[in-house]
Amino acid sequence: MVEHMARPATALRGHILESALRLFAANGFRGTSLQDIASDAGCSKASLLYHFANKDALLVELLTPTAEEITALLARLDALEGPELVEAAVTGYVDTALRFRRQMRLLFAEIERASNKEVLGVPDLLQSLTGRSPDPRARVAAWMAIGALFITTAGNDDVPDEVLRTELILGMRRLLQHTPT
Amino acid sequence: MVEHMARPATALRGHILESALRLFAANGFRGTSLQDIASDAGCSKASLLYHFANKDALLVELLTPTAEEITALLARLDALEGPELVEAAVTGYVDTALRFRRQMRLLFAEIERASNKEVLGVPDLLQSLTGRSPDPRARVAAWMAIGALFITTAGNDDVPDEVLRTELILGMRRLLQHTPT
DNA sequence: ACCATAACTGTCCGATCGGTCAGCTCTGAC
DNA sequence: GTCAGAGCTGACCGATCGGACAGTTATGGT
Repeated sequence: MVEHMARPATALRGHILESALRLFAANGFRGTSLQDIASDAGCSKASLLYHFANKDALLVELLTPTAEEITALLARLDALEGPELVEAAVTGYVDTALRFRRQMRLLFAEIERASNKEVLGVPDLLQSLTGRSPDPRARVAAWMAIGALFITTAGNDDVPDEVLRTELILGMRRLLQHTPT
Repeated sequence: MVEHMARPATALRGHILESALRLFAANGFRGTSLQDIASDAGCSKASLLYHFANKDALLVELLTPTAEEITALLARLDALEGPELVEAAVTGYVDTALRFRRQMRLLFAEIERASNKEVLGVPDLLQSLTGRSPDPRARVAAWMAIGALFITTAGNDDVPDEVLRTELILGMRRLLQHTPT
């Protein structure tokens, strides 16, 4: 009697996920067909649809770990406030983004689809970066910080992660430091 | 004998362009079908293809003015150097982005297609924002500034342009000011 | 030896895509 | 009046999309 396994234990399944992530990140979700992924993974389209119910399920499985990490980050930030909140939000989000660079690129390209809102807790993230300030100028700065992080992690594959991390944190701090009115 | 007219003088043509820009900005180029545009503009798909050779021609005509303005900006920046170059690049690019907000949103969503490079002179723009510095950290900061500008202008429809402009320029300055090693 | 099931595939399907084309209507020049 | 051409359309086309399904092969438990 085998243990219950929610997922088939095939190497192919992992290859499909890897191919899908690379192609989605390179050409976008809409710009990648199931046939493209299957060919890249070296199997038939039917085989792909044996392992994954449909194209959306593939996307969901690729993004779930990232979403969970961001959810955990938001939960951690919930207990903080003031400058510590902003600092923790900056470092936490930078680290997460660097750990899931290709997923970031994919998310970033598909933001439009969900009308720019409600994607992976972006509203909560905005609040953290502003230190929960209602000032519209602080919100604009927080938006800038998010955009800076997204674009920078999506490209710049040549820059080492450590340099990127240092510069991103520095930049976002500079972006979010308030000049008193 | 009528004067030579390169473009048919129809109100419908303008409506199609307007519908296309709005739908492209909202759902992306790939995510918008010719039928969608035609329905929105209140005509048939065949009529749309009477005014525009194909879907790409529609995109080109929508982006040409923006591209021309950026080209002109880059030409202006070519004569400058040092802090004046960076300052002029910041204000110039912010103003252009604010003047073509929906086009920015469209461009921003389609960046992936051209593999993040060669889009509307982004390389030259990067050089301007770094003050033509080869320092990789300066390049990262410039990338952050571009991302901040793109995302902020693409969303934030509720924030007045003046507030957005002020905050964008301030933020980009803060991002690009070098802290000596 | 037998068989249930996991793993996989070839083939087909309806929908939708961008684009073509013959033909319709209307209007202004002569 | 008539006629050329601008403006516009319905019908159609091949390609490609995501997905369904029956069927084949391999494998491990009994």
